[in-house]
Amino acid sequence: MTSPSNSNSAALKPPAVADKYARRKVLAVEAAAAVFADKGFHGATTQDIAAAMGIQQGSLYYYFKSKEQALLEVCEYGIETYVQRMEKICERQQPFEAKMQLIISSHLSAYRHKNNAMKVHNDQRLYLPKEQRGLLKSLGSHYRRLLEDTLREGIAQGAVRKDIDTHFIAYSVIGICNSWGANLMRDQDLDLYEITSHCADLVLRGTLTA
Amino acid sequence: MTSPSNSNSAALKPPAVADKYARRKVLAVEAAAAVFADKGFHGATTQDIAAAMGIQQGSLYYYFKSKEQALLEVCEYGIETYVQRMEKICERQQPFEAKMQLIISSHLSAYRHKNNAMKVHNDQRLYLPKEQRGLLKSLGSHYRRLLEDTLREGIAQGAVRKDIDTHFIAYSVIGICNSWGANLMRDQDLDLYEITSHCADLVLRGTLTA
DNA sequence: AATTAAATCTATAAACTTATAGAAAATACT
DNA sequence: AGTATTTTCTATAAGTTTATAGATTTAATT
Repeated sequence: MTSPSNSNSAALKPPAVADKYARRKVLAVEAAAAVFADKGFHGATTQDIAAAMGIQQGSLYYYFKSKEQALLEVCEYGIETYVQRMEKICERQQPFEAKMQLIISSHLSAYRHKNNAMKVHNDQRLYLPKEQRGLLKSLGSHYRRLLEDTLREGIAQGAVRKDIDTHFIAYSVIGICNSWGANLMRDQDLDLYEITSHCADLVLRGTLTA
Repeated sequence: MTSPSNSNSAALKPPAVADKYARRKVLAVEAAAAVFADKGFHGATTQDIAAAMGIQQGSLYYYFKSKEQALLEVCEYGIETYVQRMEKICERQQPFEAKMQLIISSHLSAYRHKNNAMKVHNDQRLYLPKEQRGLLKSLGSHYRRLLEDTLREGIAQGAVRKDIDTHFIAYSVIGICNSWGANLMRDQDLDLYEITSHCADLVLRGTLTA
């Protein structure tokens, strides 16, 4: 009856046991991500999620204490690695243009690969009560700040126009990427590389003739 | 028991009667839009919608034959006027830059004003079965085609770079506007005019120094 | 004022959903 | 092999939700 998540002695347990649970838990989170991505939080049932991982509805509660908790974990899972990758990109010294390309590429390929959880984070996180969104919010803000810093760096380097609003541009870049990310997920035929370079080109050069 | 929507003789009825129903029906659609925008399609209950228009849950079925039908009507309502406005903008002969500004302004201010139904169209329409989305799809495609035409016009005028992909740019512009539109709805303090000009500037000129 | 039609109400059937408890099966440990 | 622990299963209570039927009220028409 006692689930490992309620026990604080994971370190004291034989590693095989803790590992098994951890591995299975990841599957649970991914199953939930797939179902939430497809049907939305309220449209999905715990039955759907359980079926997606091949267990009975009631057994799901061995991994999540509630459906809402499942949504929270999916969202956190969705945004975490995404932010980590951003940090890696930003800490390296690099010309602005290359950096922006990498940022966009990373964002879009995240959709292709970690797709479901990312999508759920973007589309469904607001269905969580505000009190539970603290971590998500701070990770999101962190991401945006890194992007703003990159833009300021670009201005300092003389690569970026001085009159842009970094906050605004950061939001916009995220917006474009999210909107193309959704397309990339819906239509697996779209070419990731092509979309990436188109996006970067728009953000960097706009549409007008020089 | 017979709802006016099941009758094809609206023209034969005294105008006062048909008008009353029509007026009330719009309120029903708007109530549904507000609730769907807030809670999502599956998260909303017919009880919520009825309460929003001040009637009992069961009475709602006088206006909609099902909850799904309500979603469909909200989505159609949300995108219709939006496309009409786009046509007006596009048919007038005008320099590219001004036109793009108008398009973005129209899109964003639609969010500010017809906000709920637009938002529901964007966020929730995929929960409708595909067979029911025919009209929505054709209106959406029409909108995108108008935008692509505008871009091609801009190329012909020499205002827009020849090497852009009009299809891609059209999608991107819509994506940026939708993403800012959601922000505009969430944060009423954001200045519509400011966002509009920032968006246009990004799309037209990008971020790099000239 | 009486009659007809429209709009809303009340009550409820039927189905579905979440979450829990306790039994059963599978796995690990001694 | 026998015991303890983890994982999954079954069954179900309690609550919610959609949609319908028929009664009731409100408004329009003759």
